[in-house]
Amino acid sequence: MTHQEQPARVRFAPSPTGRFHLGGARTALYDFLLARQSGGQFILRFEDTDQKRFVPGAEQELMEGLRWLGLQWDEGPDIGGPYAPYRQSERKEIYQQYARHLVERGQAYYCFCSAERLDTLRRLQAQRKENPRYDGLCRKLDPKEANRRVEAGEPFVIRFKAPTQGVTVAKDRIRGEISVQNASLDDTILVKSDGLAVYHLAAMVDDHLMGITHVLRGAEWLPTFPLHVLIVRAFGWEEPEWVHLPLFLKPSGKGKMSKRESAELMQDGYSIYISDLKELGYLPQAVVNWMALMGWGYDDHQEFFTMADLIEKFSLARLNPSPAAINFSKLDHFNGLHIRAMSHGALAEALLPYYHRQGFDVDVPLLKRIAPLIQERIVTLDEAPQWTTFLFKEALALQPQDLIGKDMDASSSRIALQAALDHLSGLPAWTKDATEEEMRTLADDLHLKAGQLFGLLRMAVTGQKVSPPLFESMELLGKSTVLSRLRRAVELLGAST
RNA sequence: GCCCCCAUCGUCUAGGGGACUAGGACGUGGGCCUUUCAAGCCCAAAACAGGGGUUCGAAUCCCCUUGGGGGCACCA
Repeated sequence: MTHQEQPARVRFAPSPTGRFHLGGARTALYDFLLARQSGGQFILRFEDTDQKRFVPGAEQELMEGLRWLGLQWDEGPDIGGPYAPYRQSERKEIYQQYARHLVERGQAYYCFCSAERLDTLRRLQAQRKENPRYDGLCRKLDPKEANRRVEAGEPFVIRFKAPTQGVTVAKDRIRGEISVQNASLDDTILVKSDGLAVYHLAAMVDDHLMGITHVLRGAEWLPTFPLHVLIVRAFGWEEPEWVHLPLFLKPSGKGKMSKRESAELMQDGYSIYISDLKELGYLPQAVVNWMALMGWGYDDHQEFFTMADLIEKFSLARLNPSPAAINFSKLDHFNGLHIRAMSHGALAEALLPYYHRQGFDVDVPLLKRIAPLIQERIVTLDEAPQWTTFLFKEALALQPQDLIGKDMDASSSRIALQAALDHLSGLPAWTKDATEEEMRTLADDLHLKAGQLFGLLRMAVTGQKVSPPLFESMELLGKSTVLSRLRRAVELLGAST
């Protein structure tokens, strides 16, 4: 294993304002992989500085989703750690202290402009077709005067004093140097009038204090990237490695997924939300495999990855800069691959909740016997029960016309089923091999193609045109059930002929 | 409008100057196997956005154009 990185301290820092989706999950995955492969730490931090947007239950969903994916964090709001607290709303004073420090050093300033003034300013600028930005009114204030107004209890915010000339060059790990004209920078608010820091300050302070070595985040942060670098430099801190991960686009490739589009996706059996994916019958290892390959590629020869593989082979150097359209049919493919890669025992365990959800009374030992029958046939776990309803039904709802074999009539079908019944009831052993051999011979004797007889039997025994392999199904069903279903089928046909 | 980023088959990608008649995967079409459905195997169609440079040589480096995406809050 090659460690290209020193032990990395990486953080996943979502804001608990909505549901846990693919974009966040992929970031967390890469965070986790980097931490694990370098022998570092994976930290969970909640960025909840905007109490207005806080969504109850969001933190819980985030943590459950991460655990489901197998991304256990080493430090976090729930388990603590050496840099606690890991929730920004509990770190308010820290940010204020650092903001004041910036003001004292002349790198930030108090601003007393009201929200109303800023509103009208923006409107005016829009009218004049100018870019919306702060006009710097309070930047010109004498610091002593500003201090006096603060002490007098006037409401204020703290703004970053952005450079007005020159160029800021910031280095992104994937894209290289990114430069902006400082003249295009705005004096961004660092601390709101409610005393809470905004992301720009809080995240930089925490990343520094928590010893973060690599900042992995979505590319939507690229426009504010120079600002962040400027803030870090204003403090004189060492910069972490910045890694802006490519955005996920909707399947059409036309832009980011909207809330409404996300909801509509569910109707097609897909979702960008992690907790939905679980409900829909996707395996966490398949979701991980799929996500890992959106924005990162290994080589020509491998596409199937376990978490252990990914930990070994992931590298920042192979990250891709361009946005990726989400491809759900590839998720289906990976889910199938991972389902087939599971042991029967593991698959049985995974299947259990989906059977219970449908009201089927099963346990793991039974599912372990069912598993091989459906393993190659299901794309998602939730499809499994419908493949095997015939195992649990008391009686099959069959009509005589269902029981007519291909190129056969009611009479010949009845004769064939009766013969099958006779032969099967006399069989000493009830195994897949024994019944199959017996029925193949019977087909010959009746001058039927194997497919004709088997199709007929399939219908009589499972009530389904499409089912798992016939003889395996019969073995699982048990001799007496199979015989009684055959008897019933013969009766049904008898009544109609 | 302004700023930033991106650009290889429909999609995800390999490719980091000659090994490229551009490779793989998903999906699509066809075939084989076969008791249904799958799985598996084989085959096929399918791309370097355009234009300038640099170079003996460009998918690979530079520039422009075009296209796409993202951002412009006392949100994150």
